[in-house]
Amino acid sequence: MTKEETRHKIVAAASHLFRERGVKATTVPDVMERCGLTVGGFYKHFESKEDLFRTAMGEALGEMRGRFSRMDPNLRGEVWRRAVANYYLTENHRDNRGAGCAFAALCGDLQRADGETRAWFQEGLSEVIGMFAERMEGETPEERRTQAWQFFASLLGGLIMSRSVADPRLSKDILSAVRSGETIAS
Amino acid sequence: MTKEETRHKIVAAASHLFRERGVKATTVPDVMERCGLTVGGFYKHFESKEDLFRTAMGEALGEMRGRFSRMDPNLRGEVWRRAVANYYLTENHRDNRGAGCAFAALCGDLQRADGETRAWFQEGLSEVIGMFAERMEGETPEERRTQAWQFFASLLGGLIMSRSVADPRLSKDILSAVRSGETIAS
DNA sequence: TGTACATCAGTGAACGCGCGTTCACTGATGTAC
DNA sequence: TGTACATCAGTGAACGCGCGTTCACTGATGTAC
Repeated sequence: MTKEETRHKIVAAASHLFRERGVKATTVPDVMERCGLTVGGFYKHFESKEDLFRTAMGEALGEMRGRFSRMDPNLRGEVWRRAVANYYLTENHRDNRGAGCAFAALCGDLQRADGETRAWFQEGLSEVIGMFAERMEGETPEERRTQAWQFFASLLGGLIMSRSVADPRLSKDILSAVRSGETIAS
Repeated sequence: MTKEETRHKIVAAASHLFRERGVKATTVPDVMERCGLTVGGFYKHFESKEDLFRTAMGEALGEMRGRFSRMDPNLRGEVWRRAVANYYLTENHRDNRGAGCAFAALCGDLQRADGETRAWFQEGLSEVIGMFAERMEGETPEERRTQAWQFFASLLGGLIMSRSVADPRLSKDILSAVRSGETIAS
């Protein structure tokens, strides 16, 4: 196993664990153990836990952009929104935080991150919103961008709420409710 | 200062700090120092940090319910939604996490909380949604409840996003965009 | 083809630190007589 | 009205623990000759 392969394995494990457990609850020993490595070697690859966090989140955001960009380019407006909502607001996504949307999983940490980290995330978020805006039906670019923010706000809020309640039936109802709101023509 | 007054001061400080910094980053010494007390006395009032967290969040949720219940009972539908959105999606609320919505501030911790804590929060959230549903215009109670979930999902997602970007101008645009989405007739 | 040496990814014990919690104590307040 | 005592909210030092990070090391690999 080359150094680069090891590094990639660490990033993949960290990307999953940060989303699953949050930043503070994910420890460097956790990440290394998950890779079958010992903790000391970590600093041959990264300067600090913060460095790893940014690298891992870059990876997670890339995955997300990739998933959206591979969608049928002919889908537009309500049809496209329904397709996205049916993928985003699901029990599967709700139950797999570690492999899911980085914004939803890390919303607590992002709100409190320093300016540099928030700038980094802002870039990723803006790219996603840009992709969303292209699918909207508003007449002007500004209008389409506004619609994109509205759409993503609903998705994010809906997923987060569905993850925060205890009753699985209520959780499912939340997902359905927000999904149905996104399939009505705007 | 009676014991009860001291206890209340601790709860108020904790309620603020938990929302401001998150659960993990708020320490028991922090909370006690903010009250002008030393750490040892904490356990005369609470069994554990977890005990304090639940008590403090009960307080925060009560404040939130109180704020919504004091709104003009004649406001309905779009007019009511505009009033709520104009209070919730503001720069002031964005910048005062410690005094603001507990769901938005603790969304990271809540997603990962144990069943007991999530059940506790679910109760508070359901009460808020019940209050929201009463103001909606749908014909059936189910429809109004669905609209309430959709509305709160937008508010929550919008506020969280506005707090997670680095550029203040973009942040303001997000708030405006989501606010404008909630003032169109549903 | 062999031997000596340099490199460096990964090891594992150790560090300093701050956390949640415990505990022997202090000193103000209230009650008994 | 005064004195002796009990109570208990709050003190502050200490604990065990797990964290992020450091560091002397090891041993596989590649190169020089």
